[in-house]
Amino acid sequence: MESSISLADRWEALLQGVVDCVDAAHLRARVERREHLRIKFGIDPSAPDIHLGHTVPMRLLRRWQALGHTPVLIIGDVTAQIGDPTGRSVTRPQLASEEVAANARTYLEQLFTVVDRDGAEVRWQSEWFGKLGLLDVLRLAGTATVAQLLQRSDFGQRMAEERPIGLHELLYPLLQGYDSVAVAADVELGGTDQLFNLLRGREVQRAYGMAPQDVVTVPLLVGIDGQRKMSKSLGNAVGVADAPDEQFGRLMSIPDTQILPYLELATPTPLREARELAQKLGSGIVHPRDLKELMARRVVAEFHGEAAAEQAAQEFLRRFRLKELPSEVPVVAVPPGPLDPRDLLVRAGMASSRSAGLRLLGQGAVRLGDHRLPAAPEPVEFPSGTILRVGPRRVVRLILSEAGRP
RNA sequence: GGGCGGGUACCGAAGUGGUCAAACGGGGCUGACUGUAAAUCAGCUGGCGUCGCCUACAGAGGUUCGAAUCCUCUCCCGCCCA
Repeated sequence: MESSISLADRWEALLQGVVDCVDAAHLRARVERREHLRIKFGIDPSAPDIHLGHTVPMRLLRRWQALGHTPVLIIGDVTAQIGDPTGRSVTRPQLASEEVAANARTYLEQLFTVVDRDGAEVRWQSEWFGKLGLLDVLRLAGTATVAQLLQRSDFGQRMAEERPIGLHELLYPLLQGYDSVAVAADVELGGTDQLFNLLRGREVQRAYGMAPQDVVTVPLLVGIDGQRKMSKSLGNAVGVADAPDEQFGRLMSIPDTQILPYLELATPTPLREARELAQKLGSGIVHPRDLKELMARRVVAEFHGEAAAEQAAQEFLRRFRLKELPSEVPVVAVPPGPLDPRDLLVRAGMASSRSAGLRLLGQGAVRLGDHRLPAAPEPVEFPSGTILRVGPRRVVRLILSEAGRP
């Protein structure tokens, strides 16, 4: 397939957006020989959902797949229980295996939103790790020295700060490397932060008498805070399974400096178009807000379809630019009769306590119907169906009902 | 086994007898502004019957008019030496 594409184009397509490639000359030679390559991509189901950051290497994998190579998806059901120490200053909590299994199921579904299911090979680490005995593990451990493993900057830093390093964490790169042996990987993809682990895979393969894989890294997507690497636990992630409105809103909140990186890394936008848009943005022909919206639409469209993306965009426009009511307002039942606004806020789920409610009132955050409630709490009465708003985002429709009585 | 350093609010981290519901930073929330749920600026960020009371600084006791701060024991964590 794709035989009409020239070798040079082929090579360019394979390496578009790639940061590092080891050994590039070796890999190129293989591509030119039209070899079918097994492209390994591993993912640890350590959280329930995949986020946009994961999709960056997945998208590259998709392109390789389109050129006839075989994606080998590794579900890190074993290493997820250890926790990848990459970029971590503290040991990660180890997860229970049931938790990991549950996560793995959703992961696979979500992986296939980007990677084509047909022709992809899915492998679970437990297939091979389940069979290893202690002696096998020790043999694997013997393929590296402590000094080599401590080379990693994360570990060096932790040592310097006298912070703990778990023995199992030290083993992590070796386990990941062993995956490459188990699936006979020709190439492994990962984010730039994975370079150490990926390179270690080469050494592990060598130790097991196998030709070392080539390694390809892609840029990391910065989180929506524009600062740190995207991560669910940092709360700066956009989940691929998040609702369209949620995705759109989160994407619209990224700093302007991240618009182009998101467009290039997190959407299927072709490189040429991305370059054009970058130029238009630079010269002021395109407004940053509009470009951000385009980016957000494309992301949402990929996971939920065009219609959902359009709707999410409309919804966003309506709520935050025109400051109108959202199309669907959740309903809360409250008892009829005069009500202390603090209790009202608590019942409506807008405040966690009366004190918190009082603070909101003091901040002028509470609007009932079209009145802003005063800072001093006075009992309020209102007809059924009245809208209660707190701040710019939270809205609820109040329905009077005896059922609302506690 | 020995030595040292620790366990403070959602997180990080100050505070070593009263003025501590606890500095500061992050996060979150709110207000202003805005193309934006961005940036910036400002405020808020334990609970309740709110000029007061209650709960809280690993746990349990104790000293004191008064303790996050001092003493005793316990639990947990880190580093170093063996």
